[in-house]
Amino acid sequence: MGTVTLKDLSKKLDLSPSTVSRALNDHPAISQTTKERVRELAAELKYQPNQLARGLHRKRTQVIGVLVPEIRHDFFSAVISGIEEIMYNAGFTIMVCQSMEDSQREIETLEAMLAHQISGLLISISENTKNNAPFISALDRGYPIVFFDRVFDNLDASCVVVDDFDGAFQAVQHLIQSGYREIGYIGGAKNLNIQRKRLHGYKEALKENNIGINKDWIVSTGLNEKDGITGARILLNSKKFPRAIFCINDPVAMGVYSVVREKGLRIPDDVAIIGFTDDPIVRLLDPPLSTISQPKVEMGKSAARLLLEQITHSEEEFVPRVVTLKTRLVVRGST
Amino acid sequence: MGTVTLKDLSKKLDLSPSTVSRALNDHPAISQTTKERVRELAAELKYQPNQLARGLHRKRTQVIGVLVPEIRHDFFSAVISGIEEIMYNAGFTIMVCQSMEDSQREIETLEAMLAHQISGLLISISENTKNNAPFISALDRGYPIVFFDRVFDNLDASCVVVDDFDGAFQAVQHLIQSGYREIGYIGGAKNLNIQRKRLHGYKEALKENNIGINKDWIVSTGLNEKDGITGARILLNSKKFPRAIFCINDPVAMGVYSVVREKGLRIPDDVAIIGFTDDPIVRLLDPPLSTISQPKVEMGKSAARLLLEQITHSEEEFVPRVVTLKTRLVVRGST
DNA sequence: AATATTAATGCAAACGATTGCATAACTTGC
DNA sequence: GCAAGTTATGCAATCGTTTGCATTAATATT
Repeated sequence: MGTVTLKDLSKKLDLSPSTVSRALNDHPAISQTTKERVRELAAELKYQPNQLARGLHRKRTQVIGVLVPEIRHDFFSAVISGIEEIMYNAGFTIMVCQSMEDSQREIETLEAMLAHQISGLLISISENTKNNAPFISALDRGYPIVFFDRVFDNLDASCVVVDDFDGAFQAVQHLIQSGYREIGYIGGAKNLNIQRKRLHGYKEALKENNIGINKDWIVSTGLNEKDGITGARILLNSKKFPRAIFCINDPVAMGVYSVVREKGLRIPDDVAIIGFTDDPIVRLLDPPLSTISQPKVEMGKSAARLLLEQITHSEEEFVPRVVTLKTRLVVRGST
Repeated sequence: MGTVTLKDLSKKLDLSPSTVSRALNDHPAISQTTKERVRELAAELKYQPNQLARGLHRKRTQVIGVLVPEIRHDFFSAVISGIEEIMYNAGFTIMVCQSMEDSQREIETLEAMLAHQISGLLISISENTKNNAPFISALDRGYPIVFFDRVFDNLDASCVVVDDFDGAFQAVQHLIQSGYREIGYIGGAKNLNIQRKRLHGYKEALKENNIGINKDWIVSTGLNEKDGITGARILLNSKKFPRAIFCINDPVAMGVYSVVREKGLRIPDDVAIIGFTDDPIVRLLDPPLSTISQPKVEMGKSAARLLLEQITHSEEEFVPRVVTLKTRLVVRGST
């Protein structure tokens, strides 16, 4: 019963475990006939090498850690599926954990994964993570890490992002070209790279078109639908409210939709709205949401490829790389 | 540099590795003072026990495998997040893989996970998986497995499902009570439990209301949107087509929507439609889709709890359990 | 005071695979 | 026919923890 080990094979074949191991790993010093005998029995008994034993020796397993804020977000589950696809083809298995936007849990989970001797790590940091020390420590201990989407920008590590600045710029430029000049912004999570970049894109687009920046029209609440609701209430309750709103992401935009409707306003006649991400759901909103589409699955694949490169090329003269993917403006009924 | 091991600690403390190990595991034979010294240094050096070494000895790691057809489905990502939540709190990490609806890949992935000495497995089988032998083999080798949603019904293992029969029955009953008597069914994947159960529920509801079953109105294409399109074409191109359609799941229902629209028909005036699952997206369809709502996150949590029970209670006198969760009829504009 | 009991620690094997080094059995060369 | 070389295999240590058993030291028992 139980699982069959190298020793089991070696006994039945009357060989030493080392020979069996080498035979299975196609070592040149083993004779062809022995290799065949070994392989045959291994196949027959469905021998599977114990990955823990192998990993203990190699000091690394064929496992990659993936740490995201919440699995249950179309964005992240899409990225994860891209990661899994690439990793599966490279012979790796992925360990997936969520931080639930909690920095403490993020660090614990990070360490737990490292303790499993994973070969590398793919991370999108939580909303309120400020301290990059735990990540630096992991990098220092030699664990390859690739960050994606939500990244630190003061950290010398590989990462995959979309051109947030450009995406935001395009979004606002589109609003301006559609005739809007009074444009608000709802975002959040100030320490997050995407917040800074997207806000920056918003501001630059206004500047470039000689539109003054109205501080009251920039609100910072958060990244979820409820934050969109809070933000929209702030914006739309003021006497002179903006006629168009650029939202940091689609969930926030959805929150704005409900406030707009609640106030009896019409989209886009009274208020135009544009989001960021292109969740599959937003094309079904009424009216369908214009947004900046991100290549989610592709982001996962890129990050995975980057990590694989980093793992195989070992550390000698490794230089962190930043991959920036293009976004795409999708114009629908909300603008 | 690198990671700090038990031996490192033992040297610095001038103790044997065994004593250090016992101190950290709170073994009664170790003196209080020693325990404190050890713990202090361990905390200072951020010692993390190597899970591979520990797992090699214990013959099991604190890792649970999760195998689903596709991560990128709202249904599965919701279930996974439920699983992760429970497992995280129980001190387990999850390894997530997708079969991509490919039986061959499913088996390989299954074995790969087992080779990592996982403590247990949560599986939802792929669309075209017929052979349960690999799963039986895994169970025989002592790996606890809990199946969810898509399960084998000729396999003596624990599983978590929704009451598919009842959900389907309710759905069709609702159509009948709304005045429809000509009701079609679109489903697929004949060897899948959910297909059989839901189809059975459909038939029984008709019987109970003395409505004859029209074989032409039962089509079996598959589980995705494109299968819904194919199925709807078959149904709606016949001279006498049904006035209401019960779909095996929401993606299929969405496919039906597009065919209905393409034909210039109106929902629900010309054709009523009801789905199964309650993907977040379907409430935004025009008209919003009536459907049978499944407790997705709860299903993940239940399955996880069931597995944990099974793991801790070891095998002596273990009896497989089936947990059946209730569905809920959600009436919206499509019926 | 000698022995039994208890408490605290260390030794060494084990988990299963890998790998440097040694060894055995054969060739080959001269 | 013997040294040198080649080929195929085995031995034993290693990876980092855990754990049964032995050992030592300290305390209790009579």
